[in-house]
Amino acid sequence: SELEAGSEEGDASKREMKAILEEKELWSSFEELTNEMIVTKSGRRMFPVLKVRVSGLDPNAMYSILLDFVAADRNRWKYVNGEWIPGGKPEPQSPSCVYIHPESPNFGAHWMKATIAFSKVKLSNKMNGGGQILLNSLHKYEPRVHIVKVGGPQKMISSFAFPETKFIAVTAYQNEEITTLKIKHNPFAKAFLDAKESQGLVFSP
Amino acid sequence: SELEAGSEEGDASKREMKAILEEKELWSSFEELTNEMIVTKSGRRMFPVLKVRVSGLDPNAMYSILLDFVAADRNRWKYVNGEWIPGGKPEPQSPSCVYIHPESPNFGAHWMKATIAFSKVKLSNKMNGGGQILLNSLHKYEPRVHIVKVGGPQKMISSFAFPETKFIAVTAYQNEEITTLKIKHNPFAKAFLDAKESQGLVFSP
DNA sequence: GACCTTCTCACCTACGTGTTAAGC
DNA sequence: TCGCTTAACACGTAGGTGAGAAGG
Repeated sequence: SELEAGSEEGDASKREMKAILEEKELWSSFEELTNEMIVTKSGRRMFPVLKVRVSGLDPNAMYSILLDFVAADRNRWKYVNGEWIPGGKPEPQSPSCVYIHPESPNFGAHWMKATIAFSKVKLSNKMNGGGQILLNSLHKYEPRVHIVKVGGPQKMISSFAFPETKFIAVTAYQNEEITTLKIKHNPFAKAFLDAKESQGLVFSP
Repeated sequence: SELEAGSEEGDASKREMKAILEEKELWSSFEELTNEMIVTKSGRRMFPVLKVRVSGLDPNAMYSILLDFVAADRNRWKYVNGEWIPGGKPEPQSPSCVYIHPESPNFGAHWMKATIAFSKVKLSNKMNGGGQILLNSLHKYEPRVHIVKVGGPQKMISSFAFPETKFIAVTAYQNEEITTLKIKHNPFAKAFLDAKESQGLVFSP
């Protein structure tokens, strides 16, 4: 039965590896088009979902995992004739608020045992008290993850940025290829996938 | 503006106090009838939901909050002619598995800042690996909450039982007054409330 | 047969999507 | 006008109810 348990773990590991590769390809296909994320007053989830794996933590120490969004530049962007162009006048950028992963705080062992998904973070263009992250519409951002040791005297922080997950915050999609790609992969947009498929507008590579 | 903030906190506190009293009355009305909780293979949520408030913790220390179910006696119960009667032969009872509140572990400050609800615990009559709690159908249980200090050397545990939340685990409701009360207060049973109301079978006191 | 359990079902809650038209 | 934002909407996902028939 130990052997069985071992092979089950192996399968789980293979499945996770495959899922990670698929996620990476998904982000890449959005990055190629210049990714966009909707922001709304009440907050909109990200798609794709940002997922990270961590290792090297002390299994018995306590950590919180944080997410914020770094302004990639000081420009306001504009979608003109099918491409994004930076606006003329740079504007001052304040750092975004920080989103605390809802499983925080937790043991190093917990964070290391599975992929950590930020599926519930909500992006907003208005500040309204909830757990939403305030972003400036039509500005470009790069997600960044922080690992903070808590509960003890040491306040060590490690930070990691993910360039392939950069996006421009928008109140409505500008590039319709982005819209199509979102509809194709986000299960919550299935209604629109069905509509497009019946018109023959979605193909697989 | 400090005054405004103060009065907002006061309103929030009043709302919470009212909610707590309503919860207590809800549990009491089920207790009077002898409460029943459905158990299924895949696990069934409790209704009403067990909610507790805690105080006196060290705000900066780390705790996990646990829930288990103590066998109230060694009998198997039977619903005959509108009342629950204990079976003849006492049986050995093993303690139930423990449910870890999903916000665990967390700071004392976190646990004390709001009511803690066990809304997601699932009761089952089969063991199947998930986070469900295994109970024996037709046996009586009393919910019990544990506060465990974690992350440090001290392993202090405090335990609290809640006699008014005792119930008999069942695979189908026996007392139809229990069914009516569940339908009346559980939003997820709204379909059946509508049906009963259109027949004039549900009245308010 | 009597009792208990299991499964499928219709009907909800709750909320995540892009669309569309209206607003500014 | 034009560009951007908002709110209502239809249509999904995801999953929590007891009812009722079927199974053991």
